[in-house]
Amino acid sequence: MTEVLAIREKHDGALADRSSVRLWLRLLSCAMAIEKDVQRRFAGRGATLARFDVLAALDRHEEGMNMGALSRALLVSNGNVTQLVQKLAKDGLVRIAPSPADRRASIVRLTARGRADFAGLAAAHHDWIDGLVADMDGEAREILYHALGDLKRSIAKGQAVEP
Amino acid sequence: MTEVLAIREKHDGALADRSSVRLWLRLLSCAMAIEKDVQRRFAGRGATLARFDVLAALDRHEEGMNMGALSRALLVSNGNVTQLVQKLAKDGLVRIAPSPADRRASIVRLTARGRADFAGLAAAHHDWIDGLVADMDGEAREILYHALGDLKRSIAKGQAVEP
DNA sequence: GCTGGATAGTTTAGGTCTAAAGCAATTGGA
DNA sequence: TCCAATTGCTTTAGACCTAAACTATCCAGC
Repeated sequence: MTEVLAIREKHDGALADRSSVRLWLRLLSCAMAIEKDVQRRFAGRGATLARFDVLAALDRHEEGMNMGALSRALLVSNGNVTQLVQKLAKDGLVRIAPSPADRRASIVRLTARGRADFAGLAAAHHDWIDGLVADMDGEAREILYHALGDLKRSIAKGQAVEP
Repeated sequence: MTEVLAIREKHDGALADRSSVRLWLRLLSCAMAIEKDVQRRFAGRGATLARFDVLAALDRHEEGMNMGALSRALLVSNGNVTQLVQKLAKDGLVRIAPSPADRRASIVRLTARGRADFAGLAAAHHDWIDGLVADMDGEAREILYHALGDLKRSIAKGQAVEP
C-alpha cells in the first residue's frame, strides 16, 4: 500500500485569514511542489530546470536566438542568460556565434549533442508532469486551466495599478 | 488610460503540446508573476520574501521555535534556515537563545522590533495580494481554490509513485 | 561626418536555495 | 554502563536569480 502524503502549505493556518492570501498560499504550494519534484528528477539525470528551459527555447528556434531573445522567452534577467549560456557552451550543448548583422549581438544555437540531450529530457519531463496531474480527469483540468486564466488576467490588471 | 499587459508564459507555445504541460506552464506563470511582484514590492521596503516568511512563522509562535521547526514550517532546508536566522539576528529582528532542554538546539524568537517590522510588512502583503486577485469575484476564487485542491491531491498521489 | 542617446551583453555584488559532509549532544539498547 | 545510531544544527560547494554598473556598438538627427 503506497502512502499518500498531502502537500503542505507554507504557514499552514497563519497569514491565511484572508481568502486572497489563502488562495495565494495554495497556488504557491502547488507550484513549488511540482517545481521541486521536477527539479529533483532532473538532478537525478545531471540536469537542471533552468538549463532545460534554455535548451527548450533553442530547440524551438532552429535559426538560433540572441541573448536578449532568450532573456525575454525565459522571463529571466539578461545576466542570468549570460551565465547559463556560457556554461552550456562549455559543456558543448550550445554554440555561440557572432551575429553578422550586429557586432554587439551573438547568436546561440543548439549543437547536435544539445539537441539530442534535450529530446531525452523533454520526453521524461512530459511523463513526469503527466504523472503529477494523472489523478485529475480532463474536465477537472479544464476547469483549473480556465480558472488560472481568470487569475492571470486579474494579476495583469492588478500589476498595472502601482501602489 | 492604464495599459493592461497580459502575463506571459514561459515557452509560449513550445512544449505545450500536451494538456498537462500547458496546465503546468500556466500555473507556473501565475505563481511566478505574483511572487516576483511581491518580491519587488518587498525590495522597495528593504525586505525580502524569505525573511518575511521567517518572521511570519515566528510571529505565530510566540513561545519561539527551534531551527528544525522553522525548516519544516517554511519547507526549506536546514542550512537555509541557519543563514536566514543568523542574518535576522544580526539585524536585531530575532533573538537566538540556547534551549534549556537540549544543548544542541536553540530557540528563535522575535524581538520587539522584529514583531513591529513584521506587522507593517504583513499588512502591506495582504493588500498587495488582495490587489492582484481583485478582478476575480468570490465565486471565481472559490472555483480556483477548489480546483487547486484537486491538483494538490493529484500531486501528492503522483509523487508517491516513484519513477 | 559627428555626437548623444538607445541597445546588446557582461560583470559584480548580493540574496536564495540545496545536498552533502561534518560536529556535537542525545538516546535507546545490549 | 557504554556505544552506536539518531538528531539538531552548521558549514561548504555549487546552482540560480536579480539589480545596477559597465563596455561596446549602433543609429538618428543635426
